[in-house]
Order: sequence, then structure tokens, then C-alpha cells
Amino acid sequence: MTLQLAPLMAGGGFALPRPRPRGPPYFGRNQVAAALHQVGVLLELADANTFRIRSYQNASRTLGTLTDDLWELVETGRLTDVKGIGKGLAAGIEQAMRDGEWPEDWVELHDSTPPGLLDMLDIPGLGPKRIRILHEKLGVTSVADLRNVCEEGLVASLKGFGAKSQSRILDGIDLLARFRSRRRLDIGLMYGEAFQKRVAAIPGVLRATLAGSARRRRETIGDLDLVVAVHDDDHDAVTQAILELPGIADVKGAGASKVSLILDTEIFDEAFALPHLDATVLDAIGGAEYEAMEAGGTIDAQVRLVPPEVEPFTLAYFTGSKEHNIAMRQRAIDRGLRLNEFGLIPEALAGDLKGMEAAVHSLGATSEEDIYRHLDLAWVPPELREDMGEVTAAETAALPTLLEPSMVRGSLHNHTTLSDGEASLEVMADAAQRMGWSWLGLADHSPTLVVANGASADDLLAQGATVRRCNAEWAEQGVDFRLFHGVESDILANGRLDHPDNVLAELDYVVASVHALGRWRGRDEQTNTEELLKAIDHPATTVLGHPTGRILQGRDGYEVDLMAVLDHMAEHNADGRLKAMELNASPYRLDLDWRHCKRAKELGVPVIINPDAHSVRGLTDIAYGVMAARRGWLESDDVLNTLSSEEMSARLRGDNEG
DNA sequence: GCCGTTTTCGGCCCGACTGTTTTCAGTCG
Repeated sequence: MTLQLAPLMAGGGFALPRPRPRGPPYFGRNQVAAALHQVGVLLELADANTFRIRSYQNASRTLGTLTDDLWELVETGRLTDVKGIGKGLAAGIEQAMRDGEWPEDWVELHDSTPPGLLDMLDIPGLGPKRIRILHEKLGVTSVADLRNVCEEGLVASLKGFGAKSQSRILDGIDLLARFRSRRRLDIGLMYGEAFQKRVAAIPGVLRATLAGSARRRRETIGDLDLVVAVHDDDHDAVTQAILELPGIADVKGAGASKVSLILDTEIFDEAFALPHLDATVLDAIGGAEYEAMEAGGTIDAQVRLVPPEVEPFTLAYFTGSKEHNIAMRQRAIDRGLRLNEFGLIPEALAGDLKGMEAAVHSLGATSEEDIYRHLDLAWVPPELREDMGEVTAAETAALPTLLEPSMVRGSLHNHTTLSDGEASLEVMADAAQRMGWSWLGLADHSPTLVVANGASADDLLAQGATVRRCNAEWAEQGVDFRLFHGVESDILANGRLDHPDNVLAELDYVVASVHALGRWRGRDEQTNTEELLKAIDHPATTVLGHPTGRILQGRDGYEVDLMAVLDHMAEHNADGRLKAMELNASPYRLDLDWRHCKRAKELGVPVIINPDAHSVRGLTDIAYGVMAARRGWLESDDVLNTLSSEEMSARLRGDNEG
């Protein structure tokens, strides 16, 4: 079977961002963050000092979420005020932004590193050190080279390698072609929940809990982590039972405390099938072959088996993120404690003891709450564990009360058969009511989007008449449900909207979205941002739809400074004009990412979670949107979805409610 | 490369597993 590789190539596109045509600043925050990330990876391959590498990685991560204006920091000489940016990095960043030229040593690193070496980082068991040896001793510069030297048996004779390494690398090259390194949240959770259920049912298993990025609800999941509480007496039998479960394609390793597996679709009780996909998304993720590829897909899984008294520590540890753990561990160190996956151990008692032996001295914990309490913190919901301020918030009782799925009462961006949806207006409304919603917004595509059967103005206005008729009937019957009539209008050249203004004025709201990505991609961030701002300024625009246009595992979005867009929307809202940011809940998009959710909340820009449903089943994607919103610290008041139909109606009319 | 009222030098999270070794380095999470 010939499968198309995900277009997220490690080597391709790994170049320093190009400067804007006019400046300064010649680079934006995201571009600087990208450059720092790249230099970090290249330094790894160059065998640089570990801590120097980390400083680039840290700085990249910090800039990625920086809310201050980077250019302003440069101009006012306050760049080194940013934690993690010292004299050296500040000088490089300033030079780049002022003059449009990256520091010479950054450029030199790119020029001297064959792009194929970057691809090799994705081969399991190969890290920067060994890649470097392969490059220096055997002249390997690409994955193809690597396959050749392995097949010629040259790798096995290298110092530090052997026959087994050589064959593992060959296997890894095959895996590279067949599997994706990360899976979307929906797919990852599907595997994770199926696996968890099977393991939990094994006799002797006290508890089996999904940890890792699946528990944190990241938009993509690398591999599954399952923490299993089991008494010592049952340990071996449970391990054996796990290895005999259906759906295990391969066992990568099975040690005393850890089992490492590759799962495939036989883990599912029923034949693997995907829900209906809309054509745009399907096209971006690999077309007709996509479903076959998912059906033949795999996912890595790690199982940790621990005694019940240790389980809370193991669960916390493997839930991560790595960054959150580092912050937690540092906090423990400050209190004379050692925190790891086995316990929270007073350093004075632990001494030279390691691992489980030291853990007998651990402070007790029957749940994660206890661990946080020992460190004078409130329990942090897994979705927030990214070291993005949650530790401080947990210290000062400032953690948000996160949005829950049950709080959602409606959504605004949904399609019907008027454009490219599968279900009629009536069927969609009925489904929404059965989900317990009190309102539903219809926003079919506009005429310019021919591939999605964009509806004409006449058809759109006719739909409006149907909406009014339905609403009148429900009102008469005393049913607390109503439809709002909108459109998903394409953002055309120069920020104009599709449909004449007099047509748009007939609607309850307008979701303005970019679809013609051709013009937007490959254009610089500044130009795109300015065009989006114009579209937002249009008086009819209510919601900015799928703000970056990204398709997860399919295509990157266009370059845009969403922080600036949010600032702009905040001004509108402050003046009483509703401009809401969509969090597109489709697991293929999850487009607004959590960093921007957090920023929207800070600025008071309302977020609307929209399933972008093209079918009845599509409405249930709202669940993924809620997960993403929770990662973005959003509470009930931060999103429009929690409003009653009366309140929503008032917001759309522009009434200032209390 | 960054950071600092216990430090401007000497730290920078930590442990399991694997394959290579004969005590450990590299990789991974």
C-alpha cells in the first residue's frame, strides 16, 4: 500500500524565517520563536552543551506565549527582562528584528547541517548523538543514506552500535514511512479509552488511568501513557495479561515497572470507522486514502505498573507536562523534598537511596490532591499543566473554574444541506435539542466557496424565512429552543465579505472565515493580519471563524499575528460591538489554540466554541472544543456558548446586558 | 546560554530501559 506521508516534514521547511519586506521590525514574535527552536535542534545535532540547548528551547517557548509586544521590548531595551532571555539571546533577537538578519552563528548552523539529519531524529532510538556519529563516521546525510549503510552492515561495526541497533534503525525507517509521530486528539482518545477499558478489566488491576498528553487533552497525542495500580502479588500476572490483549502489534520492551507496546486498530471492539469528513478537511489530510491509513494505523503505548500507594505520584508524573513537572520538582526541592514518579520524599530521609527504595520514606498521598497540598498548592486540572502560570495560580487560589461540557447551551457555526452539510435545518435543530441545547446557529457557506456549494443570497434569505417560522412554532409551543440565522461568509480580497451588505444586514450574525488559502499562505504575517483586521472591522462581522485555517496533521495555517487580532477585537468589544473569536471544535482543526484562548480571556474577547458541524454527529465535536477551551483556561463567562437563548439573542442584537 | 539576598561561578530534573558494555552512554518521556 502506497501511503502519502503527512506533509509535516521535519527536513522540509526547516529554514530560518525570511524577513518582512518592510521593517523594522523585520521579524515577528512567532518567527523569532521559530528561529530559536530551530537553533536549539541544530545545536543538539552539533553536540553543543545541553544547557545551552535548553536555553534556546526555553526562550523559544517563552516567546511563543509572550503577550507583551516583542518589538516594544526591543525598542525600550527591556528584552532581558523576559525570564530566559539574557544578554546573548537578546543581542541576536534585537539584531534580527532591527536589521532583518539572523545572527551569523545561527545561519552558519543551518548551512552546516544536512537537512536529512533532522529527518533522522524521528527514527525511534536515534538521537542527536548517534546521528552525529553516523554522519561523521559513515558520511550519512539522509534517511536514504542511512538505509544503505544499514543494509551494507556498516552500522553494526561502529563503536557504540551493534547488530541490534542496526536492525532497529532499519525497522525505524520503515515505521517512519508508515506512521505519524503524533495523532489527533480524537483518534488518540479513541485508542486510549479502548486500551484503558481492556486493561482495567484485567483481574488484579485496581485502577487503570490514562495519563500523558491524552489526559491533558492536547490537540495531538504522541503516545499513550497508562498508569496501572496493582498489588505486588498480582504484578507479574497483570503484566502477562496485558501482553496477551488483542490489538497489540508489537512489544517494544517489558521491564519490571514498564511495558512498552505498539497498539493497532484490533484494540477496538468494533471495526474501525471514521465519522463523515467534510471535503476540504479530507483533502488536506490525504484524500481518499486517509481512512485506509487510519484503519491500518498504530499508536505507541507505555504502561506503568505500580503499587496503589505509589500510584498518585506516578499518575501525576506521567500526566506531565515535562515543563509542569520541572516546576513542581523545583518547588519540592525548595522545600527540601524530592519529587519523582515514586513519591515526595524528604531529602534528609532519602539520602543516597534511589527509586522505590527512597520512596518508602515518601509523604503519603491517596490522590493527586494530596501531592499538591504537600507543596502548598491547590490541585491543578490536567489540562492546565503546562507551566504557563498554573503553579502560581494554584498557590494563590487563582485557578479558573473551568468550563464543563454540560454548561454548553448552543453554538453558532453549523452547516445544513443548504450548502455542504448532510442534514437539513430541521434535523440539525432536532439533534441540538436532543443534546440539551437551547439554541443553534446556522451558518452555511457563502457563494464564493463553490466547492462547498455556497448558497446564493436568495437561498440564504429563504432559509431565514424557515428559521423564523420554526422559531415562531417553538415559541407558540413553549419550547425553550430557537435557531439563529447566520452565514459563514468568505473573507475576500482586501478584507471584504461575501454577499452584499444589505443581505448580511438581514442576518442575526456573520461568521467571517478565510477559505481561499492560496492567497493567504506564503504571504507575510503583517499583510495577512491587516487583511483580517479589515474583515473584523466590517460592521456585519460577529465571529472570526477558524482563525488560522490550520488542519491538524494536514496543513499549517497561514501566518497571522493572532495576538494583534485579539487586541483589535478587544477594542471593538470595549466599544460595545460584539466581535467573538471562534474556537473551532472540529478535532481536525481545534483552531484557536490554548495560548490564544488564554489571551482572549485576559482581554475580555468573547470566545464561541463552534463544532463547524456538517452532520448530526458533527455537533458532538463540541466536546473537543470544550477540551481545548479548558486548556485555554476558559470559564463559563468567557464563552458565549453558556448563554441562555434570551441572553444570546440580546448579545446578537447588540444589547448591552448586565 | 541563563540565572542568582545562601552563588557573578557553578549550577541547570530525574529515572527506566536498551544495547552496548564489563560500568555505561544514549535515548526517551
